[in-house]
Formats: sequence, C-alpha cells, structure tokens
Amino acid sequence: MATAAKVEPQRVDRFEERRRELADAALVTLSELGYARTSLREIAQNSAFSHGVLHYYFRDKVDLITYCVRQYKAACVLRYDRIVATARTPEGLAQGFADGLVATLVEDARMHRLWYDLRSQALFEESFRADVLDIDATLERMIDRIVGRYGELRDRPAPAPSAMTYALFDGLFQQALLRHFAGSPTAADDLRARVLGLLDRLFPP
Amino acid sequence: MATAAKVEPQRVDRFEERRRELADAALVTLSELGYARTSLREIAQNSAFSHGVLHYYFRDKVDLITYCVRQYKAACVLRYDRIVATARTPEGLAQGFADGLVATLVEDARMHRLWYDLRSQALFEESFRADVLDIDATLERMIDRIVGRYGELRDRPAPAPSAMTYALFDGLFQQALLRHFAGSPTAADDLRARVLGLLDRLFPP
DNA sequence: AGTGGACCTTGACGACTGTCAAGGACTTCC
DNA sequence: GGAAGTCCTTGACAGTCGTCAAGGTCCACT
Repeated sequence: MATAAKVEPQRVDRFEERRRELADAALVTLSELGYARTSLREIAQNSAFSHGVLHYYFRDKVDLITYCVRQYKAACVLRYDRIVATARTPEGLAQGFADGLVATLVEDARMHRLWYDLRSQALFEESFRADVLDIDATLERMIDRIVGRYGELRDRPAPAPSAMTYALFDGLFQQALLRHFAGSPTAADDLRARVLGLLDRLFPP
Repeated sequence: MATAAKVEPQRVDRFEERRRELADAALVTLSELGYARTSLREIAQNSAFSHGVLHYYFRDKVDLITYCVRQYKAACVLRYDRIVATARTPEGLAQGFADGLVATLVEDARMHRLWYDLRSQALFEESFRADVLDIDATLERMIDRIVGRYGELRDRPAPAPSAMTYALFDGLFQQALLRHFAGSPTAADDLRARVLGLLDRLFPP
C-alpha cells in the first residue's frame, strides 16, 4: 500500500528514536546509582516521561537494560579507532592510546563503573551474559587493532592473543577507575605510565 | 570482679562466633545470588535461624555485608603464601602460582564473582569502599610477594610497581572467570598459559 | 524456686519494587 | 467532524524489602 510504505517506516523510526531517548535517560540513572539500586520509577523520573511509558517501549526491565547495554557499546569504541587511523609513528600511537584511556577515565568514569557493574552482574544473571560477552569481544577487538597497529609501526608481529592483551589493559584500567573514585590524585598519571610501560613490555627491544 | 572476668570474654566469644557463623551463611547466599538480589530473609533462610536474628547481631544490612567482606578476605590469601614458602626454583614457583590461580578459578569461582560484584559496588556506594580497598591492597601485597620471590629466585629486581603487577594478573583472572561462567572449556588452561606468559614478559631473558 | 538476662522467633510496619490495565490526550486519516 | 490509532499518564495490584518491637524460650545464678 502507498500509505503503509510511507507511514510504517516513519512509525518505526519514531518508535526506535523514543527507545534510544529512554535508554539514554536510563543510562544516566544507571551510571549514577548502579544496577542494584536503579528502579524503573527512578529512570522515568530522570526523563521527560512517567514510569508507565517504559513498558510501552520495553517488554520488561531486562529488555530495557539489555537495550541500554547495547547502546552503550556503540558509543564506546569510537574514540579509539580514530586514534589508530591518525597515528603515523609508534610513539604517537602509544601516546594517543594512553591519553585516550586517561581521558576516558576522567570523562566517562561514571559510565565505565556501570560497565564493570553490569559485567559483574553477567557473572550471576544469565540474561545479561550474551550482551556482555558481545561488548567484551568488541572491546577486545578494539584493543587488538591498537596493539596490532602499534606492532605494524614497529615491524613486529602480535605479541600475544588478543584476549590476553585485552585482559591486561582492562586490568590496568579497572584499577585506575577504582583509585579514581577513591579520590587518588595520581590515578590518571599512573594509568598513563602503566599503559606505556605495558606496551613496552609487550614489544621488548 | 571474678564473675565478670570469667563471663565477659565468654559472652564476647559466643557473640563473635555467631557473627562469623551468620556471615558464613550470608557469604554462601551472596555468592549464589549476587549483591543485588540477596535479601536478609534469603540469607536467614539459608542459615539455621530466622530473619530477625540478623538485626540482633548486625546493626543493619551494610554492617552485615561489610563484616562478610572482611571475613572473606581472611580466607583469600592463605593458599598462595604457602606456595611462596615452599617453592625452591623459579619454574616451580611459576607453576605453583599458575596452578593455584587455576584451582581458585575452578573451586572458588562463586566466591570470586562475589568479590568482583562487591568491588563494583564500591564504585557506587561509599560505605563499602574502605573495606574493598583494604582487601584489594591485601591481594596486591600477596601478588607482590609472589612476583618478588620469583624475581629473587631468578636474581632480578621487581619489574614494576606492585599495583601494576596486581592489576595485570587481576585482569587475566577476571577474564578467565567470565569465560568460565560462560561455559568456555579452555578458560582454565588459557589462564594458566597466560599467567606463565605474563611472568615471562615481566622478567624477559 | 524464681529471677534476670541472653538469645531467638514471630508478626507487623511503611516503603518500594516490576508490572499492567484503564483511560485520557493528541494526531492522522476518511 | 468523527473514527481509528498512537502515545502517554494514572492508579492500582501483588510482592518484596529492611527494620523493629513484642514476646517467647532457655539457661545461669542466687
């Protein structure tokens, strides 16, 4: 039908747009309170709508949070691929990578504590596990692109499986995040130094 | 008084003993359900007592969980210090360390997912932060003793700040834990290989 | 024997949760 | 202009939560 072809996609777009809008609001609340203490009413209160609307756009709470996690992923990887694309020397890439992590630590601290919270939840609730593993794999590939490119610039092969490299950098970042929230003033600088140090160790002279 | 000197310590002991007993039961439930879904009634149901008794021995829920976290710490470090004490060669220490981590991964998986859960909570709730940081420091020192001893056996100085070494091994372990719960059959073997690989990189030839 | 205190259970409270049905407001189309 | 459908609000539901007070039971001591 002529009308269906015109109306349908528009409706879907508006529907999807609202979902994204609500998920954005939910992410703000979630990153503020954490998974355990975030209620649907609290999410709605930090949005322009009332609590009932959440069940109009999402099947249930798990559906909403799963959608949020997916949305979070999309915004997560963008920063670093630009660094990879623009770097011309290994030193420049290393600096850009370390600075990027530090910037993430400072600017997106709340969002990342939510990520670690949800990843911990995935250890208990199976409903989150698939999405969490998917995001984790995306982050792993991102780290792998950076480390791989760094190796290229220094004419070296990949030093270790990507899962291992990812785990190492993730460990550094997570510790820095904890220290950051604990009020340590050196958390950011320590992170930068350790990221550069780890890169050195992965590609010894 | 003669009676006070005899009765007081006994009462304190019984009181402390019950607290430990209840904390043990709480840890079982917590490691099963995670922080977000564990209620005081559920804890009591998995113990020999009713839910009201928890407020006889603990001020409130935070007091209980804080006590649990402290108790968890004590049991946490024992395994590895024995490994350090008995190892005579660097290869033996490395093997013992890697095997110990793998054993922890398999046997104490539930307990350790609780640890990561609570550490994530500490990023949100300030009431947990002090205890979590304390446990984290204890684990860091444990890793430092292992790596330091390994360096001794190979006549090398410490390769990095203990906080960095701890973060790296913790990253490896946490990834292995996620894979373990996701059902990956190679999680344990991968962890072993990566721990040994990381030790090698920390002390390059 | 009986009294005081430690220990534990029971039941209730107000608050909060996810979920959903009923219905109003508003737009779109015939 | 009225009908249909979209979008959102409101209010209620059945549970569950942490907390606490009232009151038991049991033991030790006088």
